[in-house]
Amino acid sequence: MTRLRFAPSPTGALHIGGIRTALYNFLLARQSGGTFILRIEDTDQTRYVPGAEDYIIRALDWLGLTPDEGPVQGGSAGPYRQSERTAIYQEYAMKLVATGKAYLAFDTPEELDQMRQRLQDKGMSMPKYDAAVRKEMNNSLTRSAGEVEAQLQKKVPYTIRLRVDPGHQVSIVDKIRGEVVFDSTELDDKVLLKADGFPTYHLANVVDDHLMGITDVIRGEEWLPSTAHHVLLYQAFGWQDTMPEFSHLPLILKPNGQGKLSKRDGQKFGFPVFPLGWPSENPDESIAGFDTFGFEPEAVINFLAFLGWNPGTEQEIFSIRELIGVFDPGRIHKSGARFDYDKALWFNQQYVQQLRYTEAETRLKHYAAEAGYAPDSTRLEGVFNLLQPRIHRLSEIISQGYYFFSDALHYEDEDIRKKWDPAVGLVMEEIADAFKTVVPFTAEASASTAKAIIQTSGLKMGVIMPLLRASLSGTMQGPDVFGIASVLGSEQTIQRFHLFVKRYHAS
RNA sequence: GGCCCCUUCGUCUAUCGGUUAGGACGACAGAUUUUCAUUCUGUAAAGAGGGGUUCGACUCCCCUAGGGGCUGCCA
Repeated sequence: MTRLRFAPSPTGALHIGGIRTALYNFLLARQSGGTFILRIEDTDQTRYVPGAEDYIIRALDWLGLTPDEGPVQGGSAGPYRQSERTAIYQEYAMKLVATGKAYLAFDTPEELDQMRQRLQDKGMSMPKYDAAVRKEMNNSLTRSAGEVEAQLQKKVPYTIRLRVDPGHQVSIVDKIRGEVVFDSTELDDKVLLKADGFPTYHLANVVDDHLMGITDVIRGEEWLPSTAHHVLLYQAFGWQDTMPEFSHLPLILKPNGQGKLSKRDGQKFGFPVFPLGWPSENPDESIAGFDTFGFEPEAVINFLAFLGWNPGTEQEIFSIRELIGVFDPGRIHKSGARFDYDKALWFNQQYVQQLRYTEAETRLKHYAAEAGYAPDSTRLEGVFNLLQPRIHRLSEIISQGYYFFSDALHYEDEDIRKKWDPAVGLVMEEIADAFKTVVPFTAEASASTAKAIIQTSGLKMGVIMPLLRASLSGTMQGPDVFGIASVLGSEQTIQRFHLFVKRYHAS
């Protein structure tokens, strides 16, 4: 039975790189009838952000990636928050010390800095705490048992470090990249347990994956180099036979290809990189999400699934259910993929076009309220039906269709004046008059009434139609004039005609 | 700097030794639309460079270049 986990660190909002990792884990768990686990890796007290865990859970729910086991659901392998498992890590770290696979290191941060400085002065660009330098440091390998005991008695803070023996090959097998070999001489003695008693990622991750029965580890490529340490750790514990299989995902890159996508990029490039928005009292700190941008969660899933993977066919639109069926981890790419917002918009458009009003109503009202409008359902449904084929994101119903919700029109004065002709004003008044008796006031009925009047007036369609549209919407581009009119209703339409004529009559 | 990973149109990608190198996004052009958007049709657009292996390389190997990741008592 496969068991997969998504193990984010609650240091802030989860960005889409993390979401894709969660998705692939979810997909593989589902298609193999396995279990999808959420584990919160909150072992760094200094980087803990309140609300981040809740954000992660809500984001996964929004996307349909709800875990089977986790802090909310519980499960037999819990607790699922690493901060609640510190005793476990301490116990396992001490086991390693007892077997000589790890050791106590009493070096202070200052001493470590001095060591690095000293080695840099000798021409070493990136010194590391390894087999060579640990000989000259203050640890249980260099000090006598008595000295170690004395420091322990004096409560000198210490870390526990993995003892990496130099001179041999550490081989890891990655399902995406094949075998990758590291020379243990290049590996440092990683800190396993920090002086504050919390584990580092490396210890906590290996211990938890083992204890939770994780069968496959799917994570970002940034973990590839430290996987060598993880393999060493599995061996040190004697768990090599049940070691999970590793798959290191290619990174999602910035749109310009300059490095991996980061949390700041949303602000920088003007599109969301987070699933959910994260409001803040300080507007500069609040972040936009795909949800606040009006995206469909299914579209985000679909788009993300295709960043670094494809089914090998030419079909691109897949529901999450279909993805579970066709997902093949063997087809995951090796190279990083740039985030392409235009393509994301296109995916979303495919989904928005399928929406029925009833599915969109709640969100539409939410977007409307945010913009300060409170349309009734009849009006909202009319606008939705009229504008839906034109939009890429649901929220555009409100932003593009603001003139259905407010009478404060932004007239494009300059363009309108260029087109304006006093004769148009006369005809508009005539149409307004005729509209009073058009019942029901449908798009078809208003169109035939107006067109008849325009024809007898001798005015060219190309002259009057843009102005009719501008009178109702303020702009000369947009949906069908009579479609707008029918949504507005005869009363409001007539009113806007009058206002328009009055506004431009003098010019 | 060291170690590791990667490299097909601008972007996401198909191709698993023999193809006119296919699709999608975007771009451009045309059609539809009185407008814009949508929709439809079409066009341009790619195997980083150099060596091998082979009857034959985008595909396998090596080198170079370029990109990326890691190099913390962060994850």
